[in-house]
Amino acid sequence: MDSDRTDTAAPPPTSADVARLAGVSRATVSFVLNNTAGGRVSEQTRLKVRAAADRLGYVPHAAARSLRAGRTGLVLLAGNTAPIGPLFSGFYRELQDALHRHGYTPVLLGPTAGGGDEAVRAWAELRPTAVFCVDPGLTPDGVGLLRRSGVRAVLTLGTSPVPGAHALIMDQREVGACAAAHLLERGRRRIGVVLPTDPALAVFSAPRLAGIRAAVEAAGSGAVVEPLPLDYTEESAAELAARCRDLALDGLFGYNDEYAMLALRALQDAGSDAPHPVAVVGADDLLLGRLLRPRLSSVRMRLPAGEELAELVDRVVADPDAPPLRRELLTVELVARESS
Amino acid sequence: MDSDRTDTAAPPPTSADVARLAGVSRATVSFVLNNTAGGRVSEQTRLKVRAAADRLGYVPHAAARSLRAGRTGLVLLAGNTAPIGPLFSGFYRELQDALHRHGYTPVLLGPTAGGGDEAVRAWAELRPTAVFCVDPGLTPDGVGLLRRSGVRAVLTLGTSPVPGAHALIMDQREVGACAAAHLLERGRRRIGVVLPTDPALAVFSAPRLAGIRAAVEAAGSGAVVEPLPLDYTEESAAELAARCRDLALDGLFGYNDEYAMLALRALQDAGSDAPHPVAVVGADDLLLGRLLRPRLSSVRMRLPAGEELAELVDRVVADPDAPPLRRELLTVELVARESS
DNA sequence: ACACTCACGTTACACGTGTAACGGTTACTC
DNA sequence: GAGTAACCGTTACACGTGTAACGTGAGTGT
Repeated sequence: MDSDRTDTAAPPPTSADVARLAGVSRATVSFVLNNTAGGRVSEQTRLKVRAAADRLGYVPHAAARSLRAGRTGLVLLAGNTAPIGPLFSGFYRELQDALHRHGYTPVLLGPTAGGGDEAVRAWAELRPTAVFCVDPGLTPDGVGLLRRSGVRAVLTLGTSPVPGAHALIMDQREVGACAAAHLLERGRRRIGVVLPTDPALAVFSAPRLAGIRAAVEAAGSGAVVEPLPLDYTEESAAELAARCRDLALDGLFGYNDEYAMLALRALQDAGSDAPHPVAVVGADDLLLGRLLRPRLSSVRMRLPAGEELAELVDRVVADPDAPPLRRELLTVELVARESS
Repeated sequence: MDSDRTDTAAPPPTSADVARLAGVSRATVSFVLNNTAGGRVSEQTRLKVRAAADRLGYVPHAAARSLRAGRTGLVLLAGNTAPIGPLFSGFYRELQDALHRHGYTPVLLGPTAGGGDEAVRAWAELRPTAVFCVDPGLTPDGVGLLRRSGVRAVLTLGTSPVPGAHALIMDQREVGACAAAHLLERGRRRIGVVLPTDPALAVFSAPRLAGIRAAVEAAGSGAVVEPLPLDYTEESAAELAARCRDLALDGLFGYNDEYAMLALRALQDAGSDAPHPVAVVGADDLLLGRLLRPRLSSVRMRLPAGEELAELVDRVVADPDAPPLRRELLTVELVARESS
């Protein structure tokens, strides 16, 4: 960022420039442009000011404004590092729209993470009004840091809550549990679980596996759960299919519809098929899963409307010292098709 | 955003608080914390200041800092409204990382768009150092607005350049042209083009169609191009398959691997198959396309490394008055498989 | 004629930084 | 012992806003 050259560009116009051009004081400009205090200025000068602002192409300086106001409307959506499907990205888009409607400035922050709470410090420097953070990457210390820097609401988005922060729970264990219940009901007792080797996806895959384990345990059916790492390549899928046969598995949860499709195809290429001998279930309910034959069963997930969360943000921001909220967002439902 | 309550939270510590605690002046605090001017302060006071800052959990105020400095390190990545595939999202992630390494603060702005240049004004308020904007949503007026607000570099990311802005071209017409060349070479003369009805995807689909048309024209083979709208539902795909037969098409470009897969499946369900009577080609080269039988041919696209673009940003930011740059990013290549 | 209100603007300060210009010691040089 | 340089720190201002407090002149009621 070596941007130090003598450039001739005129500096952007300030409200003082507008005031000068309109022949009024800067305060008046501010009153007009922000529609403050109803009848303070006459219609005539309002017009003069507006004309001057338009003429100069005046755009207020957000940093100066929020410095003075002591608050930014910023809402950080941070820590989204994992590649996400259409469900979650649609949810994010909706959330951003809704926050915008509520007067906030939603901003997505990529994984600019260094080590430890370095990224969190960078967030705090922006003095956002609220911070959403997806599952890992926020420690209790990080929450404290943010709160002390003036952030009025810290919300975590993920499987498990973080002390001190409001918890928007998307319990991925439910996804696993839902799939497991279905497979057990179908009489399957030797269940393989496809797990992506990509570490960025562990946030989702680990709790899904845990959910399966818990559900199997709870059912007391004596069923076996077998983790099966998969690389998202055809070769890796072929190996996985071989392992399925060696282990005599009769049920398979695919982490994802994509991973499930990969596994199902590999099974078929190896002479197996679904639902016999192996019942296959995915998650996300992608349209593409319905293109395979047999059609892929899947765990469908739903998230609440963004508007609902924006209202929740309003509430927790209005009352920063209230005890941490806890709210379940995710609802799951199994869509049974031919593959199971 | 009604957040006006009397809350008891202590305001975040300022550099003045640190100075007071360390028993020095605010200037000294600034010198120490920014490592400015080598030997200005003794090692001893440095330690005192650092200790005080740590003790208070001091985090500098980005808005105040950049107000004073007259520049923010912000780089806006704006206007990304269309749902994007793994290729583009990977590219974005890399770009963000690289920008971060170069000392910028990359920030993703969702489609908070209102009408006209309203969104652009909102970007200008942030006084970013540079703005990336994907294809639509930036008019020449918008570019001017940004430049006058102090933005040192405006870059468009898409098929066609915008006057006044640097152009990072990802010419989607090439994708269509590549597919068309392949289909023509395979002897196809009646080519259908699957087009998503989702208006958000028109940014990509329209130029891809145009590329096909241009390639067919250039080849002078007298081939026919038939646009086929598709809804991303199985029902819509079935209708599309029927239309394929009615029009006696012998080639099909699928916009996308996903859309191509949908179409291919529908063709098969209707008794057709690929590559005969209809050769099918997609784009994106998704792994999932290789799961179908026949395996899907596809246009593979490549984008440059993010680091390369970050360096480009450095250059254009250093020299804001240089004439607009123009750079092709996209390279395409056909991966022929069994479906064509 | 005086007090009072009303309508319209302005003056003045604060927000939290960075940094140029300016002291005040101490130690060294001639 | 006076000049001076080196070292270490501070004072003072600017960045662009929002807004509370304060005029000011004209109209109005008695």
